[in-house]
Amino acid sequence: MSKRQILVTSALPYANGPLHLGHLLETIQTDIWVRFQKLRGHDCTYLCADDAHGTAIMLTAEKLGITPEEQIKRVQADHQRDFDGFLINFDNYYTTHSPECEHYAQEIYQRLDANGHIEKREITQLFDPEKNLFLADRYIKGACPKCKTDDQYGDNCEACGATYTPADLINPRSVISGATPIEKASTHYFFKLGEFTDFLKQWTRSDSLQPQIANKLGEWLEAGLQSWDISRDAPYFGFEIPGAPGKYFYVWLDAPIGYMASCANWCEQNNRSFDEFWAKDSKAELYHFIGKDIINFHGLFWPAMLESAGFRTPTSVYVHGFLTVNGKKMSKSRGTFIKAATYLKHFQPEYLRYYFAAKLSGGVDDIDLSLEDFTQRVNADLVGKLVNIASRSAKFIHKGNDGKLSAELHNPELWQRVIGKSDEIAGFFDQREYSRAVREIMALADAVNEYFDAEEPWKTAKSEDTAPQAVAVSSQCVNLFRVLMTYLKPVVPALAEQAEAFLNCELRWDGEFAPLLDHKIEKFKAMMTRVDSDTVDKMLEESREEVAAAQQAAPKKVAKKTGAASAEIEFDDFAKVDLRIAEIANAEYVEGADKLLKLTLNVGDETRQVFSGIRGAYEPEQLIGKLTVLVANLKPRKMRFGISEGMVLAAGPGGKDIYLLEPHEGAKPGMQVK
RNA sequence: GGCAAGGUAGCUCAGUUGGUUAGAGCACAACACUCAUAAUGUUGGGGUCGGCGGUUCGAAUCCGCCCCUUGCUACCA
Repeated sequence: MSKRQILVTSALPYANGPLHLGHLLETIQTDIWVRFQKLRGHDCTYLCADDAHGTAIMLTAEKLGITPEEQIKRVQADHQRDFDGFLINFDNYYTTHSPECEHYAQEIYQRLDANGHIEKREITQLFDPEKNLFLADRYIKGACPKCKTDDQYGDNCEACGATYTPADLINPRSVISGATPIEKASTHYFFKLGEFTDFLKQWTRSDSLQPQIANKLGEWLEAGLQSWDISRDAPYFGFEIPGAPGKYFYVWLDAPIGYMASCANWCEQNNRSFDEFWAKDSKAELYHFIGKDIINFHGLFWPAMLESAGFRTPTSVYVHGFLTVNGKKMSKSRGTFIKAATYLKHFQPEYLRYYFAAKLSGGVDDIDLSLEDFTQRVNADLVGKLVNIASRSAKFIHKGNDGKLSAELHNPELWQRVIGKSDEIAGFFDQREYSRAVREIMALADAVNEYFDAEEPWKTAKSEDTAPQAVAVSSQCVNLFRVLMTYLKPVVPALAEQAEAFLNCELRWDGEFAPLLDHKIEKFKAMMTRVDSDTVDKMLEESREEVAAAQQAAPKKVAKKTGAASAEIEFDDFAKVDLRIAEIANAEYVEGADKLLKLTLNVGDETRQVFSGIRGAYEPEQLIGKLTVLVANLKPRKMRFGISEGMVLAAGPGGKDIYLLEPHEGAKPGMQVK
């Protein structure tokens, strides 16, 4: 077996939130593959990093009142803790907010530019005049131009499915500040992807891409490639573009460069050569494990950038599907949006590693985590079948032969059958057909249990003359257990470690298997406990609670809660609210509404119409002529009965207990309240 | 709407280039065993292989239409 030199990456998690089980599907898939390659004796290096730039991170930091640097540091610490918890064995976990990443981002950009692959163009975008920030589609909300449903994002309507540009929205507003966006022009930098069409057509067909992915990329290539906008205007958390003050690299430009940065950083620490991996003529293999949502970045932009900049391109991009839980998209309200940390509070990592392995193939199909199946599968396969082999054999060896395995194999045919599967199973792991590998391994475990059952060592152990037979059969089973655990070692490394302690022997898979003969083993200790379905319920319950808690922490909800201490605000925040004294010029019932009164308010030099939900507490006649307080700059709200232009202030829980605010004598309509 | 991937036993999934009565594991039932973390073994029930039509001596498998799920993509009256 010739030694391969392999570089492997998982997609970089975004440094803006905690990891959930969807992230783990990918890192577990990758980690199993890397552990397998290492176990087979190859020179395999596993790199990852946090993706640490972009508007979202900047805004989160601002909201938390910390610097973006502090924010990404916190998140990265959490990410690394969670990955460790799942036994993800990175050779290096770095960050895109690093000198290495800046260096390569600039170098690649400069080479693209020198090659004539960068163009500048003025584009017009919506701009938040209060925050001085250009707004991506998801930061703009407004009413759908087609069906008028309010509160829709800038690209499409959830209610009627219409698509449009943010400029088409009715009453558009910035999600960040609430301000009405204006159109503003700015020069952007583009990567001329279209010039790589022929190169990409070749690249996508010439290598080992999954056929579904090659087809998908082919579709895009046929449709024609647009230039890719790689710049963002200040303020932006990222790297400034050389020679372009105030312009920053779009986060997706430096994200894949983070793979290189992590590699450079690792090479530096381990005295390895960066060029060996990334130079145009590199002999090393390079694989990116990614989800199907980011195929375009890894299958088009990234290889084209590398090609232009004179680096090697990936050997392949391995794409997996999404994770669903109990057959549906992960849902916060169902509690199936399970964070990595939440899982780890209840379960050991290897249950999930095994379950994912049992379901993963080399394809791009979605994987379902069916929690009932998860419980049964793990208990039946790992505990009931595999570990049980050691558990039921060990006693006879200690009782009958002082813990020493017999001097020869009792059933060489069965031994041959099990070790004879080595290449096939290894092939499945290499092809990322983990489910096939697991199926084979468990079929062999079944065969071992059948053998043990047929030989009935618990009976032969009882009489003097047949006692050696019990030892021989048990020794055979322990030897087979060892081979099976070796096959499964990439999937369940900690369990394999316990098996190694029990067997007094390292589990290796880099050569031929030889049986352990006349070999002392340790007393058997329970290696793995069963999954308890009550614990599954607890985990779901906790996930639901976490979501509920997070929602309460959101400012909107806190403000609604009576009695609860609201988050502190600055004076400026308060000053945004324009409160005015208003005279209730008229009040009347609203036809068809049983809670509303329609108020006509005199606010000095103007008149406002406000719908207020106070009918349960007031008759219209009681109110006419009274003074109260109006929120004058509240965004007008379209209601079934007309437009409500503001709100009046009242206290109380509702129903009959509503108490309208009334100023002391002397206040005049239109006066500002401050 | 277009494109792609799916739809096989209660659950999770295999089914190679069409070829005998469609498979596995789990779950379920009966029996056996009692060494083992109530683990294991044997036997059994359970499927018009999304629907309809076609090609063929023969279709889960090939073709057409339709339905459902997921993803990507585009909106014109």
